[in-house]
Amino acid sequence: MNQQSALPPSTLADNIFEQLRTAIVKGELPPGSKVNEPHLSKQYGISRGPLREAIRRLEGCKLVEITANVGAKVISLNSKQAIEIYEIRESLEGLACRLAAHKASQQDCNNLRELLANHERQIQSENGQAYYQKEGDLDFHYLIVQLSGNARLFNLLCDELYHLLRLYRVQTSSSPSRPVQAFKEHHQIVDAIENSDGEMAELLMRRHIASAKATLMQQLESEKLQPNQ
Amino acid sequence: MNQQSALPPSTLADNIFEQLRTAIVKGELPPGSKVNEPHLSKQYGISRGPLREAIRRLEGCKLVEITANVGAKVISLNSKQAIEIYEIRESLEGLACRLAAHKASQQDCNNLRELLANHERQIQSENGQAYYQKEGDLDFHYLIVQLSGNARLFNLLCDELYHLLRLYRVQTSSSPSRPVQAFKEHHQIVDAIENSDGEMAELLMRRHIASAKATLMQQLESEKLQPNQ
DNA sequence: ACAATTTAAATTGTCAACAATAATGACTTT
DNA sequence: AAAGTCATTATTGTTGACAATTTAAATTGT
Repeated sequence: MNQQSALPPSTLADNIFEQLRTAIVKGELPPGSKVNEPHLSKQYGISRGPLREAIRRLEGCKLVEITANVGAKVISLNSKQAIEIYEIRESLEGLACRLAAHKASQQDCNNLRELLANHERQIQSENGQAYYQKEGDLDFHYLIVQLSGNARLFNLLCDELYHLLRLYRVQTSSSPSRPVQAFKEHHQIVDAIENSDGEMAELLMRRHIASAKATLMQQLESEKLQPNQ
Repeated sequence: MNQQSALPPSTLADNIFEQLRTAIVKGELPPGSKVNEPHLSKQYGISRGPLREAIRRLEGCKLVEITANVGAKVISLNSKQAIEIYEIRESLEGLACRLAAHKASQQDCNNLRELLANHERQIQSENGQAYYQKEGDLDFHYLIVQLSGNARLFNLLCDELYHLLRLYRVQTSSSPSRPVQAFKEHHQIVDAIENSDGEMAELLMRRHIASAKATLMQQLESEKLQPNQ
């Protein structure tokens, strides 16, 4: 699937890093499970050297926790940590929206609209709804962060925090709820960006994510009553 | 200096990581310079294995950039990247202030006041002024992030962004200016926190950092006229 | 003398073996 | 039978050697 276009030369450590990352995010390496070096090195057919380098990169992404002389464990987010991430997201995506509002061209806004239209069509088919809930929402946020023009912000959100969110969703098998409401909010956000109203765009995005956080916290409260772990 | 209190068992890779990080932040490994594995492994008396793991962790902190088959280079922040970092800081420290205002006890506020008082005394002695400009400012921000209670936010700011800022200061040999004004702003921020006024605390902190960013951008503009690189 | 090509050196990527530490299980003791 | 102790096993930490690639230098040709 990604073998054709001239990618830069990659090392074994780079490949194994990405494979492990997707394996973790997809839940194939379950949260809390141990990262066994001999086992993985046999499974992927490489030696432990590049594998250990990959694990150290995963540690940098906060996807595993390493204890000296014990090894790496896939992180398992508790509710407190999930809320912490949402707080950071709220702040950073607000920033992204403000910047995007200042920089986005008309073409950029059209692309955002088109993305939302695609999502809407997918929602109307019942299969699509699951898709939208899973990935489509992140697509929208992804694109806005890109429009912000802040490369480090993009890296922070898209290369680190979003992976953690995906992991948490797999971990709790919770699909982001309230898709219809979220859809309205997305359109309002694009309105603000189209008007170059940075403050409004920031405000709306922060509210948008704060709502998602509130929904999450409600779920957590209800799960406390009937725990399943 | 750090040999006594029961620290957790550390590996060579951990040690070399911290040594390299401080070497980079202090400028001993200059920005843009190559990270030569054979050279460093001889210098620190270890083999290349743990050294490479440490370098991969430095990559995670964004302190070096690795190119496959070429090696690692100490990052060199250009003005655009510095501004990007200030934008993120503005957003995240605003969040930290808001959270801190909600959680800080009276004792916490007293500690903040004491910290500021210490800084004030140090400013009044001429040697201290240089110190305050260099590190004292970060101390204040450091403590507030701690008070926020958001561990991931702390990690993000204190373990990653602040190191990059130190590096940039060394790189441009620019001391943070306007210490007197900054001092007033610090007190206003503590006032807001003491009043549990999260919105105000966030607003003031964002302004505070936005001012620092503006000063930085002015310096950059003036340096464009008489470049020294 | 300059440019291109070839050769040599240095550096990075990878591997397999050894040492040190932690985890497991068997054994003794009460 | 339960708890503690000791030996065994497995895993992590570290090292040095080899292969692959890049960089630097030297050679050749015009």
